[in-house]
Amino acid sequence: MSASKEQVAEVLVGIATLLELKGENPFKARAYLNGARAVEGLNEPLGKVVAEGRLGEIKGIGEALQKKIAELVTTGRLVYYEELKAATPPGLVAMLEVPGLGPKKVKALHDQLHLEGPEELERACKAGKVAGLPGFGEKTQANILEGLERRRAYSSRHLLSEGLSAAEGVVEGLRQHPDVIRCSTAGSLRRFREVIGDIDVVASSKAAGRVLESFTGQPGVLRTIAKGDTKASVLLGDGIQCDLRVVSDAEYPSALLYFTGSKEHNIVLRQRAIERGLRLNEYGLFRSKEETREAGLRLPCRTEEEILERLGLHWIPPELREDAGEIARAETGPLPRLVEWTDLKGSLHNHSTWSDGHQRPEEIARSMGELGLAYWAITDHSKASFQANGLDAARLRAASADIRSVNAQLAREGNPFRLLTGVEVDILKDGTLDLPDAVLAELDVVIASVHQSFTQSEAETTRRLIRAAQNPYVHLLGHLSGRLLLEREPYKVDAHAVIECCAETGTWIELNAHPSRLDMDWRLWPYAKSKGVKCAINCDAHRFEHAGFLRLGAGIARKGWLEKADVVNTLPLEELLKELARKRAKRRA
DNA sequence: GCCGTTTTCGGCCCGACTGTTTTCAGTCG
Repeated sequence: MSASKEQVAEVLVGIATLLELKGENPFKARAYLNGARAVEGLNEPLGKVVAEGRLGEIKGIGEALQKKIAELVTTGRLVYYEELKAATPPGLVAMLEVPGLGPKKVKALHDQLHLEGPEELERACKAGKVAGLPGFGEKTQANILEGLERRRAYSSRHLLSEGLSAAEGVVEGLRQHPDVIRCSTAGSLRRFREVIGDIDVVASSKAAGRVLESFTGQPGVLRTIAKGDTKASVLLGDGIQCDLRVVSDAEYPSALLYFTGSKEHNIVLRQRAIERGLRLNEYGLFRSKEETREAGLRLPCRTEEEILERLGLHWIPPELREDAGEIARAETGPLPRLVEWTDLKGSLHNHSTWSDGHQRPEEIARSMGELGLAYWAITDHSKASFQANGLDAARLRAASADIRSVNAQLAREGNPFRLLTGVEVDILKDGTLDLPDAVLAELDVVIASVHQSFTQSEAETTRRLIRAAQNPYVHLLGHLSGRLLLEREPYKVDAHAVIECCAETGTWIELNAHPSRLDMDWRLWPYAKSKGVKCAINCDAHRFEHAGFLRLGAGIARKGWLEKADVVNTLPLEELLKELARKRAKRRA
């Protein structure tokens, strides 16, 4: 029985949270957080360090943490943590998730009103009891209620990334079932919506009953919500509902088309069928305007593509089926060849241990090179992001020197992979940048992002971003809206005005592929493209595994109608370097 | 709870913002 680095870090973070709620010395709680970070940042297996008695050599881990980590690694449990958890109502931790509520306020609510969870909190707010507490007031009470409301609205929604990973297992399982002929995801997941409600799956079979039986009985199913002759709904372990519909193989293409949607897209398709004296529904494309499933009247279509063809349309990739002009385009000719994630050669926005990333540049270079990528920019935070261990000019130069020495070593080995030096520089409140131009000029890649003062007016934030884009050393703007899906609303900004400024100044815009961001929003990319603004699909990676975000980012870029030529990090290294240099030359001229 | 050429006690990354206050505590990044 042993615990991994991640599990140990999670327990240490958990302890920190509980200590804060208890009202313990905040620095004690921070010591646990530091310990968690130290463990995560370890470059070798934790078990080995423990076995060799070297835990104490790690900065941030003293006597008390050594004992606790050793206990956790050797026994898989930690008595101290379990006792702490048992002494704290679990609802208090849930209350911390309400924006504006931190440990002190939650403790006050618990001590003075004896509230033990979000439900009791809501009742107390509605009864007006919270506003009367010292340190609270009418506004705080209203904000708590709003936060609780949002929490509820979000609770049945999930990030696309979570849906994709949950759906993968389900579809794989079904495809291996002997009675399943064809199987695919459908719905918002297949359309690559950034947030989904549930997972829709369509399968074809001659033995629907057996398929549904196997579906509801698969591992990972928490409970079966409904089960009939042709469809079943289950709740998966991670809280996501998954619906499976089983149809005959002849019905499969129309079922897939129908359940992929969107609803608006379907309405237009159905209208086109009617105009041609046909009828389209989930059972097929029929030679009759009357409601029917009669097989004899069904036009033989083997695939979605054939159905679209009968309706006079070229192929429409699922990501585009939002009734956003795709049908009119498919009428006149083939749709653009959208960017594929395999077109991407690297990521231009990533972090390392120089700020808040988890691996050192050298480790990152080795790992990304092995993935077959050509380059990877290390763009750590600037000093205004204290919480992320942001860099001042001196540390940034040291980081760049580190990166260059890694590149020199790779070159000696004949390894063509290359790290790029860079920074994710904070855009300060007035639109100036957190580092002087002279420092930015030394770097391969400069991303400018907003990390503080989210509550400015739309006009102020717009001016702020425009000013940043006008800086001659800024290559691209990072996560334009600052949104965190299902967590935090975007800040108010006139995105069209910012896009227009980027077009004028030759500044690129990032499509941040972090699952919680997927920012800039896909709805804005067609406009950016029309203005000639280029996109960089970036991982914003803080760990090795985040390289996988490229796939997600490419899907969102497809949803924004982007082609390979619209995305700068599809360029080979030499051409990318030329583009990076060209922009500066142009703007200095 | 951690740390140390300011060293075994007394600090602990910092600044903005909000809503509460009437000079500041709590939260956030």
